[in-house]
Amino acid sequence: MTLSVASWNVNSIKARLPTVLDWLKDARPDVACLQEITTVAAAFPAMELEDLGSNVKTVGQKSYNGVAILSRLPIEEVALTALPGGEDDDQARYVEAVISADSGPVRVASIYLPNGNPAPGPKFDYNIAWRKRLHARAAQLLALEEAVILAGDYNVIPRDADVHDPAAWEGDALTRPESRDAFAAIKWLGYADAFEQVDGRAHQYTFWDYQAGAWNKNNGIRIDHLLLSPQAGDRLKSVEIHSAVRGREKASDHVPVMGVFDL
DNA sequence: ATGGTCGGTCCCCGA
Repeated sequence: MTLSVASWNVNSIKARLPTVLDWLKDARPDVACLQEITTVAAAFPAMELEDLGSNVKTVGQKSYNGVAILSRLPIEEVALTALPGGEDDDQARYVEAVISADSGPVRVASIYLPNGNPAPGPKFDYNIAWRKRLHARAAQLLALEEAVILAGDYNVIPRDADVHDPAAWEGDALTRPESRDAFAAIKWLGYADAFEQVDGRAHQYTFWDYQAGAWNKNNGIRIDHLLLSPQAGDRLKSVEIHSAVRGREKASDHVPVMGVFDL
């Protein structure tokens, strides 16, 4: 059997509901990790989404941030609703659940990393501190030797090949060495970037700004990623960026990225 | 072309 797992920063679930429903019908992901739902869990339109047979777990806050996991398969356990080590951190950016797949449990996280701009400054400091907490959690999870999929908006452009114009992003938090090094450090633990598993792919993007005709000019960046533990990476069949979604009416500025696994 | 666009609200801020 196959298991498809997608990540999508929807930029408000309320503003995006028809668009999200259209995509769910087309793409039929088994698990969808959403970010920037920008609403509290109680106001999340779970009923509409559950009509499609989904189990839903949401971690939200008013107006900002917020993450969710939708699953066609049972959610065995909600493992975490925040990253450990954030006693002063009240931002809704992390949810981790164990899904009952046909092959056994698969652990999935929906992650919305802080943007980090302007950099340097307190927002960048928060970004880097958050990346370190994620690194620590990722290391813990590797020890479980499970299929783990860390899906989300990482707010990092990993390589110059992931941006239309590297010079235009020089100095931005999304390309700063500290951000790139922190992302690479998680990979060095033993996680694979699903997209980069496929050799030779470059200049495929997951985000195009609303401003300045970025979509029409294909001025994009790749910042939404699936990081895979070895037990998940070994089972990866394909991963695709659903870029056509960006061209629809009322589009989010991000598009979904979906991996298909033999799981 | 030093602009441009969204979303959620606080008529500005975050992205």
